[in-house]
Amino acid sequence: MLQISRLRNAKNLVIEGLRKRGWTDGELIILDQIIEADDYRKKIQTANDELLAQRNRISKEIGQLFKNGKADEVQSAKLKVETLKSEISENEKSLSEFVETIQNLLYKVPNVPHPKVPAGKTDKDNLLVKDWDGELPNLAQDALPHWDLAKKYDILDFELGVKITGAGFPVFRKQGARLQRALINFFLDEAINAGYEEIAPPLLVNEQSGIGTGSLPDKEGQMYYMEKDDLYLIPTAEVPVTNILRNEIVKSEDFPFKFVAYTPCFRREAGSYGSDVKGLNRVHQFDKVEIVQAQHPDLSHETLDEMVSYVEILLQKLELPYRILRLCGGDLTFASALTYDFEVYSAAQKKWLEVSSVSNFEGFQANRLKLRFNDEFGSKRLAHTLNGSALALARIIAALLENNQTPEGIKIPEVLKSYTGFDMIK
RNA sequence: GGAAGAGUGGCAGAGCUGGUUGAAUGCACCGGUCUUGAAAACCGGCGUGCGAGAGAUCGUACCGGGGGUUCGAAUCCCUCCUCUUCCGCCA
Repeated sequence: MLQISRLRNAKNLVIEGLRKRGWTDGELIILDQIIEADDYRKKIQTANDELLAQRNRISKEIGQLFKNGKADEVQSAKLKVETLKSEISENEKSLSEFVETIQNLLYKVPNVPHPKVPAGKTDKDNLLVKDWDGELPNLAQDALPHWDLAKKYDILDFELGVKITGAGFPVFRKQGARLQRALINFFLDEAINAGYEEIAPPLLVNEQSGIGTGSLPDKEGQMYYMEKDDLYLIPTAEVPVTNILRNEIVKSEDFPFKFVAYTPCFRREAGSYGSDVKGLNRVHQFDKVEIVQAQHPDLSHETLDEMVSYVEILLQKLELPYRILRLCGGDLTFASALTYDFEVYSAAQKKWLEVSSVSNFEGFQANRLKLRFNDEFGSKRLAHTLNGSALALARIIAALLENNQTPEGIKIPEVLKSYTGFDMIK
């Protein structure tokens, strides 16, 4: 959530940033509405605090009068308060109205993109910061996409998922299930070795947590919702894990907080059909290992770079061809200030698949979470939060299956063999 | 799901027959005195949000969340949530 103080102090920069997201003059009006509403709010509060002070003073006097046995003077004092009270309650009513209005306006403003973010509307405008400089896998003419490989080796069953649940809930079987579990363990072990604390969080979260990371109130549609219990299925471990630090004032010497969590992720994914969503490319439930950090604002962009290279090494270890993109303003998610996407080449589909997204949210989530720290001058500042997938399993599996297919079977990358217990899917 | 009890500052723990109680006391923490240094002892400081002010500082709100009664509520009432114990059910 945008800080009003930032809007007041650096409005031009905020506008400049939002323009990168393609915001028009008409949309930018909201910024003035926020400032205006906030001005009113301040005015009312100043006036109301004065009235409250009067009320408190008189009430104290009444207490004294009783003590001194001057009960006869009490009545006139009570009358004075009576007139104050109606004024106060009216002020408080409009005060809470303004607070709510401001809140709702602020919820509509996405994070201000970092200066490094290129302007642009769609994924075509994303900046390729690192291209794959090696060979792309050169598969045989009859190479199969992963959904056909899944059938051939009986490791992944989409139709069965339809029977049990519905479309988009694949069932992994046999070596497919083992591969899945191997990847999870591999990713977790790597993260732990890199100093991340492993978390096993709840998969259902309350509304407050959803708001904390910016998943609510805007994107209810993306999440599965349990109406009876007022809980949401997590779309990513980011939500429960980042909320560990909600409402905390941390010590700056405790930075960085580094968490890793494996969880299934649930996405309702309203939207497109066709080849983009075929197979494992887009599903309602998939597994992901997520890394989350909270960091001092001065260091968060170094941390982002460090997380990017961490993910890069994972892909190298898996021997997958990848490239790195810096997302343009239009492709940036609501809460992010700067995002790098990793794409892995899927040889049989002949397309790049997004397998990881690493973002710095700067103070945007922290402002919603109320995650602060005491700086060296003793004043409170917002921490910065970051996260990244390391990695999303479904698409990694798709790429592994396709890229490593041979006439003899599907080869398992060296680093995974000790986890899978086999070196070939056949 | 049923019954009883409880939720107070970083922690522990008073207050809860309504009126200098934002809240005693202890611990922890920070600064100081003492000490070669440390410990102990002693002195002082030590919550968060919002508003006003150049600032010192002042005002206001917050004692699980929300609402109510009252001139005035941590203290009384309603409601929701959470925790503990007992019972039931269950991986």
